[in-house]
Amino acid sequence: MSQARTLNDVAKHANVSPSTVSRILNGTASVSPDKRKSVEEAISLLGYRPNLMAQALAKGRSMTIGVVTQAISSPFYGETFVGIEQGLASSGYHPMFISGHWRAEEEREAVDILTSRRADALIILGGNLEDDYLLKMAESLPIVTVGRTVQGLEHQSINISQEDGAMLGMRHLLDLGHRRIAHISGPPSHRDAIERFTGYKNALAEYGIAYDPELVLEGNYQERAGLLATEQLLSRRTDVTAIFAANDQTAMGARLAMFRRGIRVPDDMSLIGFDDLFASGYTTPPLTTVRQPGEDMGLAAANMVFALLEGHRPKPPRLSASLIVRESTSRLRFA
Amino acid sequence: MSQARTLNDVAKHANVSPSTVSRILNGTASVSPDKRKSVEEAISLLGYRPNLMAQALAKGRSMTIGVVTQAISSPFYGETFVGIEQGLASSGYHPMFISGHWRAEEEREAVDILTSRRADALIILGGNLEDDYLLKMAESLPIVTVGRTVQGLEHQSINISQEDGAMLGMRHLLDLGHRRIAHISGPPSHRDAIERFTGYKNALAEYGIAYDPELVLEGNYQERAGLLATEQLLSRRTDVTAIFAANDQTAMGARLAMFRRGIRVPDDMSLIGFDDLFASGYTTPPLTTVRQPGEDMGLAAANMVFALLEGHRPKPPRLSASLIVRESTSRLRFA
DNA sequence: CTGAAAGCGCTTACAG
DNA sequence: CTGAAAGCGCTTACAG
Repeated sequence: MSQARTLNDVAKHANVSPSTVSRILNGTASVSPDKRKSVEEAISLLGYRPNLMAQALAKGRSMTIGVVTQAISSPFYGETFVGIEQGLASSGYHPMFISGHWRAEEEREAVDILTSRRADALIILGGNLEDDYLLKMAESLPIVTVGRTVQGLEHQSINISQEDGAMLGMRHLLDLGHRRIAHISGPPSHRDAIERFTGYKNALAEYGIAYDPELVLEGNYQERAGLLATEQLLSRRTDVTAIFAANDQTAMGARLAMFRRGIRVPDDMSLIGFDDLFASGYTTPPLTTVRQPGEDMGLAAANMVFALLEGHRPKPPRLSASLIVRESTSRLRFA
Repeated sequence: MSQARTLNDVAKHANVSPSTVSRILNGTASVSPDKRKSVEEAISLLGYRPNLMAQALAKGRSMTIGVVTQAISSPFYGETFVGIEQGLASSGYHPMFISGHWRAEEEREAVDILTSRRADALIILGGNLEDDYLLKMAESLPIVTVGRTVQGLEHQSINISQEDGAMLGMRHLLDLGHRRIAHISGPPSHRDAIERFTGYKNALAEYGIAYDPELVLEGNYQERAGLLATEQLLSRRTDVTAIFAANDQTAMGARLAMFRRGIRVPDDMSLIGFDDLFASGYTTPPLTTVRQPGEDMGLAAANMVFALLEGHRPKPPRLSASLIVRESTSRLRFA
């Protein structure tokens, strides 16, 4: 193990004081050209790299933005990660992702890990942390939430209306003539899952269609649950002509269940998802879905963090869901 | 912003020296029960959380494991991330992911960021960093590579034989009677893509089939390239009965191209992928593929890091590819 | 078992 | 423009 060089090594080598080296490194004061030159030479000669831990301690800034995510391999959050990465790029700040797996307790641990590391700000992606907890945190640390808006922290929240998104998808189905539309929900404990379900019911009401509880099945945002729910649905109802899945992963499971029964999509049944995962453009048939701009949300979160860090009040951009019509939905053939 | 409490605050509150508090925190010496008690009370009373930055500086250990990945939203690496997370869980170490996007320069930046932060070890996932560079790094820092094995660093590399994996997939196709098998490659600059291609050719040779360059198309591991390559292939050859895609994402693109042309899978054409992404079990039809145990590889990497950190020579487990037969391949109907 | 002191590698008033 | 000194919040020999 070769010893890492220190600021002091550089100073000695360049015959200046550590202070001067520090000032050059930070561009924090003007320095005579010749000293600057010899310092720069010493730096490259020694291959010096500042110790971020020491800097963090001295400056009181760790240059890390903690992001508590739910699953590091989630296809939806993955797009948000990319947005955060890009938003933070070349700012000197770097994200540190810790997974909470939708369990409030684990999420609190994630927050503890991040605050122990003195993250300069936190980005909270969805999850089940209580509003009160978040509100309290926000008093001592810049935090922005993504995919949920906290009462009293609206300007630090970036979100779309899940309900509006769901209505967008439902109206599409309704306008195509579908009336018996099933819904496979997300986890009943998830805010956004509830909102999407609400959108489903509202759209039905808007079109004057009676809500039929037998048509809604509980899922959990995972493919397998979509598959199981659809099997169950198909075995007890034969009049359903379309399914509104709570997210694309659920839709994939539903798609497979239909495939197994020889039900053609969209000829025999229409299917619509939510999120617009990258992969959804490559399913067969390509999936019609409600797009949630995950990457833009991540980007916005990064920018809001910057605003907070500079003491400004962030201005969350107005982002919204949009309908992406592909090939898994079609006009009802025979009513 | 409420001030974060320090070790000193706790010490004063408990009427002991900072040293004692530190020792209690680290379990580094036995302390009288009453002092321990009052210290613990002070800690919870003040809500004290140790400053990891300060600890890192004092101990010379940051407790972070740097992982240079290529894309934070990659479905394949995502599984490896999960393995790393799990492997590191409750060890006190935490991963920090930085993306290199398969560009050596960016990857080197990622390494610099991580060493500046004094990562205690590095996990390198694939990528294009030069062997020499990695070898040099390894002299001063514990590093383990995943998905590539570096000459002279074999016991710090965890990998499967991509070539063997490809042969597994090809033999499956060959045994089903297929003879005109196309290959859509990964990026020609990727080690693993080259190995998979080699496996393709070797399998052909093994079965005494002449290699036909017109049957191999260049891809880049992305869906879109798989789609385009397949369109190209289908427009110039009508005798192909199976496609071996360099990875599952490529296979998805190929699948869509076939769908567009009304080619049934596997009735008209067989399709096989590589990786076994989680989503591949939910495509229509579910995809036959060569499984690469991404999560196990991540887990193994974490364990190898521990070994290195403890000064042991890591023993990489023997992991290998396996064939997952699902429904996208079938016996050749008519020859 | 416990404390005072020095040190980890930086930064930043404070002087000049 | 530049240096000496103190400090960031811990840890860890060194004494006792």
